Amino acid sequence: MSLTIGELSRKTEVKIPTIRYYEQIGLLAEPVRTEGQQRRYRPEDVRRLNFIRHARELGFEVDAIRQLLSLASHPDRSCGEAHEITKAHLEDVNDKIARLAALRDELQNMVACDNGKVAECRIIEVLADHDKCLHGTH
Amino acid sequence: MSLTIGELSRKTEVKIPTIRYYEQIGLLAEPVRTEGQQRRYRPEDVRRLNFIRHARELGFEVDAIRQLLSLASHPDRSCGEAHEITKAHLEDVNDKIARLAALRDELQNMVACDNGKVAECRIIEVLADHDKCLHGTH
DNA sequence: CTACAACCTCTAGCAGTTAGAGGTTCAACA
DNA sequence: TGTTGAACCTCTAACTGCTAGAGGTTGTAG
Repeated sequence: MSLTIGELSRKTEVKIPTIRYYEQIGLLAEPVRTEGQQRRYRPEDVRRLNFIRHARELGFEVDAIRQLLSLASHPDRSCGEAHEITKAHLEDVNDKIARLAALRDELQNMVACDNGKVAECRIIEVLADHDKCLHGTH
Repeated sequence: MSLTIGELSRKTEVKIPTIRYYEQIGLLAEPVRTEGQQRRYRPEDVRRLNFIRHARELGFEVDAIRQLLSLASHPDRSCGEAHEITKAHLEDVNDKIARLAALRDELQNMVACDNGKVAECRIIEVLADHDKCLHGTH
């Protein structure tokens, strides 16, 4: 009961070239092949690829995922390392949120321009002159 | 009173290779050159590059900036287009914030794991199985 | 007039994919 | 069993937005 790359792609919603790319960079193990060199995947490859896709969606970098994967395949090791990776990532995310919130305020402020001429347009003004920003932090 | 590329770089905090890159992709006009082919910039190039840098910091894509720049140089046109670009961008940012907030909750949930063995580790579990997520939205 | 920092071009690399071109294989149906 | 055609294969190159080096030239201060 093996899957073609197309079936794997449909099950995981990861595009085919991406699956081959993951294999190439060693995130996915090389699958068995048919006589004609076509890839055949086992059900557990679906799980592994889901793991990868999910981690990517959560913003983990490929390197972090590699570490997490190797941890996941050694269930008797301490998870302190995964903990560290995740904590670092959480800080990152909080940071990103703060910066985006500032940006949102900025853009809202800019959008307040009500379609006059460019000469009086807040958007152009703000972009041309940093000092017109609400926040000085970027 | 012209500036070298290094001086322009220092004034705008845009790295030298990036300035040359912007010239190459047509965001910055080709400056005049000395006999020996070195670039010499005018004060207005500082303004233009500041505009670009600022827009980039606000997360605008190069294509959007190109449009904004052409608008900025026609002060008697309506700014409706700039308005549209900015609004689309704002929606994007709001979207990202929402997804990151969900991600933050997820990670916080994961970090609650207190360093047992991998076999019982929430982090590995959550990544391996999407259904364990707090949110079903990603 | 010489030393040397700063410039030049060109190429290649990064992450993380994605999109072709040009050719082969698998499986269903007649 | 033969034939179609969708799906597969590899390889290369593009994408975004830079950044880094190699190897060579120019400008300017002392």
